[in-house]
Amino acid sequence: MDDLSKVFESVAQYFGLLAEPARLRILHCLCSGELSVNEVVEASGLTQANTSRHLNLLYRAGVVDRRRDGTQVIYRIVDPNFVDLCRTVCITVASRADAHSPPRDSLLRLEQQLGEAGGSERNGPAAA
Amino acid sequence: MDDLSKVFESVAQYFGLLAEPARLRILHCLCSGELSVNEVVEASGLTQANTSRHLNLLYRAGVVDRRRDGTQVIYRIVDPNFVDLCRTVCITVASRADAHSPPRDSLLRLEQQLGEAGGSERNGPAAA
DNA sequence: TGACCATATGCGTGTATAGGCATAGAGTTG
DNA sequence: CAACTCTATGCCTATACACGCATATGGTCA
Repeated sequence: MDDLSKVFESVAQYFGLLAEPARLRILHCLCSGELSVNEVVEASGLTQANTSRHLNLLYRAGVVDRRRDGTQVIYRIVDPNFVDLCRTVCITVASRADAHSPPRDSLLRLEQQLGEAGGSERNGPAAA
Repeated sequence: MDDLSKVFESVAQYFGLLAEPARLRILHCLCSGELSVNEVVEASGLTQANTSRHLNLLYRAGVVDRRRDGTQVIYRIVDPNFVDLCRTVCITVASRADAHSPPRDSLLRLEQQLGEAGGSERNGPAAA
C-alpha cells in the first residue's frame, strides 16, 4: 500500500467518525459546552453504554478531550475543524433539503448553534 | 423521529459518502478534471464494476454530475463543498501524522492538488 | 473496609455495505 | 441487424460496526 492509500485511509477514517447520527448527536450536545457522560446521556437520549463507547472513540480520535472530576468524566470538543466541517455539511444538506421538502427551521437553528460555538465564545485552543 | 434526528441522519449520510477510501480515491482523480468511467478505472486501479457503483452513489448524492458522450459517461465533481471538506480533514490528518510518524510529503502534495482544484481553475458555482 | 455512584468494557446479534463475478443494458459502427 | 465497446446491475460473501445486556473498573463517602 502506497502513501496515498494511507492518506485516503486516514481521511476516510476521520469522515467515518462523523458518519454516525449518534456521534453527531453527542457532539452537538458538547457544542454548547463541556459535559459529563451522564449529562450527555440525558441530553442525547442514548444509553449509557453507547454514549461511553462513542465518547471513547471520539476521544481516541482526538475530536474530544476529557478530564476526571471526582467520579465523573467531563468531555469537551477540541478538534478545531469539527465545527467547520459540520457547518459546511449542514449548509450542503440544507440546500438539498430546500429542493425537496424541508425540515428547514431545525437546520437553521443547528447551523446557528454551530456558528456560535465555533465563532466567538469557545474559539478553540489554537491549532491542534 | 424528530427533525433534529433527520438532520443528523442526513449529515451522517453525507459524511458516510466520504468515509470510504475507494470513493476518496475516485474523487481525487476527478479533482483534476472530468473523466470517463474507464479513465477513472485506470487512474484509480479499482475494478470497473466497483468504480461504476461508487460513481453512481456519488451521483445520486449530488457530489458528482455526469453526461453521456457516445458510449462513454463522463463524470465531474459538482459539490461546491467537497474540496473544502477534504482540505480541512487533510490538514487535521496531516497535523496528527506529524505527531506520530509522517508520510507527510504525499499529504502536502494532496493538499496542494486539492487547493489548486478548489482555489483557482475550477472555483465552483458560488456558495450553495 | 464496604456500600455506592459514575464510567468503561466484554459478548452476542442484527444490519449495512464493500467488493468480486457474471451478465444485462445502452450506444456506436460495420 | 450483428458485433463490439462502454457502463450499469443482480447475486453472493465477507467484514465492519452499532446497539443492548450484563458486568467490571475506578473513585467517593460513611
